[in-house]
Amino acid sequence: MQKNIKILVVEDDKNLANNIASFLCDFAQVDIENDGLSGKFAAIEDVHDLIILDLMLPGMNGYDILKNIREEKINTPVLILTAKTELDDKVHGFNLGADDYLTKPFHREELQARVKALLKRSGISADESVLKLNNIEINLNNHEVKINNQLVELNGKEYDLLVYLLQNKNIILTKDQIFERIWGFDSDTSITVVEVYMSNLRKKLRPSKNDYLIKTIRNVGYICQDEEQN
Amino acid sequence: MQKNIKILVVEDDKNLANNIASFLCDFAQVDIENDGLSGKFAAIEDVHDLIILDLMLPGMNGYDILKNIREEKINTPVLILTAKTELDDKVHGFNLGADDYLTKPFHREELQARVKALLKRSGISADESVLKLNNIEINLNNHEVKINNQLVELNGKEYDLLVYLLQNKNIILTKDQIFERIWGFDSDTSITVVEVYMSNLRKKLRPSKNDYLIKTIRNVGYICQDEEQN
DNA sequence: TTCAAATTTAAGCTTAATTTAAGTTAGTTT
DNA sequence: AAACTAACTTAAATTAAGCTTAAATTTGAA
Repeated sequence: MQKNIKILVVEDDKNLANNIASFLCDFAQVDIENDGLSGKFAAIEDVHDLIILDLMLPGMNGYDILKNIREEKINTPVLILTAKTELDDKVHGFNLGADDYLTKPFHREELQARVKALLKRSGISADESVLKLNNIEINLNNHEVKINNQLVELNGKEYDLLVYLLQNKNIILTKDQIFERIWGFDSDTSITVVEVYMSNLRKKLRPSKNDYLIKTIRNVGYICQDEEQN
Repeated sequence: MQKNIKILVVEDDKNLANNIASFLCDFAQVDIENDGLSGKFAAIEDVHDLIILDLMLPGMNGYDILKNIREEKINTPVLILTAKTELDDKVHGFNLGADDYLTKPFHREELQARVKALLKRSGISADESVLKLNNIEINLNNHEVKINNQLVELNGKEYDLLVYLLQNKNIILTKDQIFERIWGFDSDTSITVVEVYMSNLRKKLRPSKNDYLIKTIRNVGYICQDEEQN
């Protein structure tokens, strides 16, 4: 199975970091950074589905990393994993935009469960491999896309794009984010491909009247929304 | 203030339930159920944005409630709040589809923070990302503007302007400040655009009788005020 | 190697946002 | 009340973002 899920672990204890990686690797690709600055850099430059963040780090502390990435409008779920057990630390972490907070020492199983819960809530699934929106269904295992139970043929990039949009439903994605995710931040193709692929994708969604689900927000980006949200 | 957020608390300790309600009520409407069966019933029959669920309950235990509501395809985020601190209980809870798990005794602030984090992740916002004034609501996540729950279409600069005004409600903003903020201090367009955009914005607010909210202060600037401030 | 499909580029088109300009209204000052 | 000024409104002109198409190029399977 292809791992569509990317998790960033920012943790200076290399043993622990490797440990975490080892028990998340069944269902996700794990990147590790061992100091604050490169952690922040990785979080901003690369697209991840989840970030596990230590607080006490050399270079830059976890709070500042979190603050920085939220200021950069990066919405990735963040789980703080730390030895700090004080209420104030927890509240501060959540206020800066964390999604969960787990204190060390912890059980492997609990971290795993919390990670999966966060991914699920963000529309990314570690277990079930079917993404749904309205009457669109994507099977992440066999890459089949069905609309009203009718198979729709998408090529590689069209598929990637639709998956990325659905994984971020109800959230605006900028052209740059989309480009970085699908083409890679170091790609030397022109960013206008994003428009071309949006157009192609919409054309294929049009016969089933689902093209409207991809909304353009001029000067900002694109968003895919649940029906009821309108 | 209108509360758009509804939280269901299923908890047999009536004191505790009322307590929880009292410190969530700043930003949400809280329903309380004191036994398992009516808890399950309320969860299925009524729409909530979040469910806080005790595990040990008369009538039906929390696990079964959770299992039931997920089988009914109800996707509402669930936070388990319980005295059970065992790892197995936590893992079981998450496996049944819980989104968070907090053990008693707990701090008011932590529950509050976790509730807000869950709401944020579900696209419902308890704070920052929804700006409100009177019956105007701006969702900063998807850039939707609603008046009396009715969608209003604003173009980019109109949106920026309204956001800036609401972010500074009850404060006078000078034309220069507005121009600098929306058009940029080095813009070479004429500052009279500010008046044009104020006019356009008011025109769009007029059908819902909200245009008066933007008040001109001659020779000084503009101000947006709360109803009761007048 | 060949061919088909996927990807990328380039160009023109469409739509909508933005800006300018000019006329109108309303408030201030004398 | 007249003259003056600030702010409002409207509509036309301009600009730009995004969409679409088709041709050119690349890739990869047979």
